[in-house]
Amino acid sequence: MRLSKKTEYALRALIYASRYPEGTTFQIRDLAEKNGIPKKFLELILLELKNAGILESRRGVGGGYLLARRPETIRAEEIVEAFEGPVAADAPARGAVRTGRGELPPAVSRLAAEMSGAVAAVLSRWTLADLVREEDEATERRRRNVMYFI
Amino acid sequence: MRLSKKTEYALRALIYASRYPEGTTFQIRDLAEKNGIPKKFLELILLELKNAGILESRRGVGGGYLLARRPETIRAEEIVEAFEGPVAADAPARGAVRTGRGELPPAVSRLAAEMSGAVAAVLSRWTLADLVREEDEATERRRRNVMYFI
DNA sequence: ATATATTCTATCTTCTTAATAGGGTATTTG
DNA sequence: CAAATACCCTATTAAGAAGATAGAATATAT
Repeated sequence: MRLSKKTEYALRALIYASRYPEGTTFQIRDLAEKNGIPKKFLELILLELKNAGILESRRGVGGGYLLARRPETIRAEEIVEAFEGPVAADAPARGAVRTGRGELPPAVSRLAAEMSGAVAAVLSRWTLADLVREEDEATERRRRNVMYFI
Repeated sequence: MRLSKKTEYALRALIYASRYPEGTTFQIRDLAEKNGIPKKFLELILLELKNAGILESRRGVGGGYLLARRPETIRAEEIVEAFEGPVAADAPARGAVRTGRGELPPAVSRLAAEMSGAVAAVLSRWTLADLVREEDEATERRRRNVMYFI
């Protein structure tokens, strides 16, 4: 059970992107520095997010990236699938074990399908807006805890 | 979303082991040949299953492996965890993304926890006995289909 | 023109997985 | 006891994916 660094960086980038007012851009450099993500690596990731229809870009002076849609309409499933491949119950995974295909014993195939189905269910009900809210609430919880102990 | 070859082979081996009457052993060689699994690789896997308390072994002439417990009492969770590491919602994963630890933004951590929690739920309700039944039913379905089309 | 910022393609490094190798140890049987 | 059997243990190798870096190309605003 693991998510790649790419997926992790993508999620962080998109939460970051959600902080910017609709229609305004942010730059790779800022995002990379503020989040401790290797800049050149991040370039590739944002490009993939753009190709997935999640981000838009403006080139040249004053350019940068921005969300292609509102956070409420961006499902975690799209984000994760852009980097991990299809997650849905009947879709083949990228790795060794493919669900639904005959190369595996049916029982193993079925178990794999159940597992990826469960993950897909989670990913399809979380949106980017939910993640941002979760992040904000965690920050608030931390702030309050610090107050208590000073 | 992927299971390692080790996990796949382990599941196949345990389904195979379940076919043997309680108390009787099977040999690595047979299991490897009948399932097309590299023998030396399989040795390592069975050893891990033994250390996980899922298999028992008898050395020497007439020895081999056998299930340590009845298939109804062996949860898929144990099997998968023996090779993929902890899956539970609050346990840290082996890979880059750890749930519950502070190195990640809370929102990403939370999402990872939801995902692994969903998988853990599936794995804790499937037993080895269920997998064997699933395998048998699939074989039966296939047999009937063949009849129809001849 | 020039500065800015994304885009593209290639490469490199590191780590994990999958597999192999070779001897060691326990146990049964004649 | 000797020999055959079958698991036990540790190390190494090979291949591929993931993570990261490099450098130049292209588009755009001023």
